[in-house]
Amino acid sequence: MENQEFADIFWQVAEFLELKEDNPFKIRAYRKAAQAIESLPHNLEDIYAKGGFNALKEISGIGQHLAEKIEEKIKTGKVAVHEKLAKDFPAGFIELAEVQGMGPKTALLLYKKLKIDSLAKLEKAAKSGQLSKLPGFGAKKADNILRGIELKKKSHGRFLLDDATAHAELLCEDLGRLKEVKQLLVCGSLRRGKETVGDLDLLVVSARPEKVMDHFSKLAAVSQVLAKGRTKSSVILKNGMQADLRVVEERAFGSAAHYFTGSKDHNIRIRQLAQKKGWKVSEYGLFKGKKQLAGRTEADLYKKMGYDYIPPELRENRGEFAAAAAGNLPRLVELKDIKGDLHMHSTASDGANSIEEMAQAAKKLGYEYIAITDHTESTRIAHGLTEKEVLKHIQKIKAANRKVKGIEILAGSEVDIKPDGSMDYSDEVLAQLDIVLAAVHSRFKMPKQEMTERVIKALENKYVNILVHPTGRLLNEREAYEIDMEAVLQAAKKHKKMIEINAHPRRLDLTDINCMRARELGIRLAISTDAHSTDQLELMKYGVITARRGWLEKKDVANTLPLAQLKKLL
DNA sequence: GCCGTTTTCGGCCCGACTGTTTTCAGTCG
Repeated sequence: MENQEFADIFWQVAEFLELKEDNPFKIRAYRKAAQAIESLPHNLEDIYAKGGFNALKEISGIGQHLAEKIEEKIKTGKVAVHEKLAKDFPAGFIELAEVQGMGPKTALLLYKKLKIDSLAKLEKAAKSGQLSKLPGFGAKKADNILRGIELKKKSHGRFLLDDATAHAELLCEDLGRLKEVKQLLVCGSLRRGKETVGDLDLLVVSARPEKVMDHFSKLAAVSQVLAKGRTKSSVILKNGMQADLRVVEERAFGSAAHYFTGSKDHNIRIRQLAQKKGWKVSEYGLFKGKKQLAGRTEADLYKKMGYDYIPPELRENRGEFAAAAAGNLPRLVELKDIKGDLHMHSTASDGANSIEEMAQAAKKLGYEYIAITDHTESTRIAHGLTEKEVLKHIQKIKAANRKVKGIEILAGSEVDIKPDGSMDYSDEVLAQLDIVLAAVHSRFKMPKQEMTERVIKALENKYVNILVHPTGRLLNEREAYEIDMEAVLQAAKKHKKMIEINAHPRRLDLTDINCMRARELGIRLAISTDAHSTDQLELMKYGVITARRGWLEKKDVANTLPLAQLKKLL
């Protein structure tokens, strides 16, 4: 059972309890627990199997009662409280409460008064003017709800990091032209480098907020204005993404950046910590009574609170406060530490550029080395190379290596792990390669146990160096295959294998949370782009930010090593 | 429902914008 299944139940119970107007702090406890479960590096079932009921209770945010519910779910497959609550509400209820502009209270009211239990009924009622007749409703509110329904219909969900980055840059360029804008910072989950981004959060310092708001709401990229106030506006962009703008004075820039960067859990935590000192943290600063103690910079804020500066990527309330208090924060790996790229394709399989073109492009990025790692026979769709072909290909790579000066080109291959766990090339062929990547490209729907054994068998092969895109997920497209990641990581540790962080924004695989676990186990990671063209080599930054979210330091990442040491490692 | 070198009971993060029930509840971040 995946952790997400437990978290979803708690999220839903919270929603139901809110609809029932239950104790708001109980609701919060359910949400906190759901959040905690989602950030857990270990599988809940495994935790229970190893440490029993008490191990569950040790998880922060899980107490006696929620631990009982987790145990119940493991033993019976369901949670009675959840089932019972779900019966009290029509199936489409949670969906209704999720419509922007609606909320649980409004959803409850509409269900009681008009028996609205689906999006279709809601839309009909809003269009017919039925809604405006209710007490507390007017024409504007009905319009708002219609807009919310439209938005939900065409919503893409979350956006990939590269896409979100590109849109943020365009907005900044536009906003930056305004002379009233003194400082500009993209905050939110994009700044934290989260694998996908829900909306863009922009922070501006200006003495003329109304000017900035006017300009922002009229930008070419804006399709709808959701809200426009003196210091805060929200718009929907033409690509369907929401963008929020906040304007503050310079003296509050740091605390506003901190507030707007999040995460929500990190913010709540710092506010609680301030409270214990008798202080208060908000977007306007750190206050003792009316006196501002800090706020101009984020660094001041942390320092005054007694913490080292916490980089945005770590702000997920996953132990960063304890580490920052003790001076134990990791020195996170940086893009400039990267000395090479160990996973890319050429025209020999499904890449767009030749070996030499890839090498030249990598050289421009300042790399010392790259590995050309084309596909193998079984991946026919990508024109994988047969054993005979790859032996010739190795010679071509070596020739290119002699020809292109100033960068080492390693002869590699992204070798299929066949369904039985054997490699697509014989050991004799694998032995000829400088570097061997192992990857699953077929039979994604295998049962978890089989898939785990399949991958572990590949890790037992002495020629394999790196397990690449270890879960096979494609964000917004394809779920990860079922695999016992803890067992895979243990096997990687045992056989001294590396694990890839695939930097492509569609993959970002290994995930941040599993990176944290790999680091704990002392496994070496490799950040690679899996580039299929020269321009994709620049996707490295997304892999680095994922590594940073996983608390990784330079020493944890193989391709920060100089060539000689890397070769020794291989 | 969780949690505790101020508490096993009594707290639980902080503020902006909207619409409308003219003083605030609901929603959102």
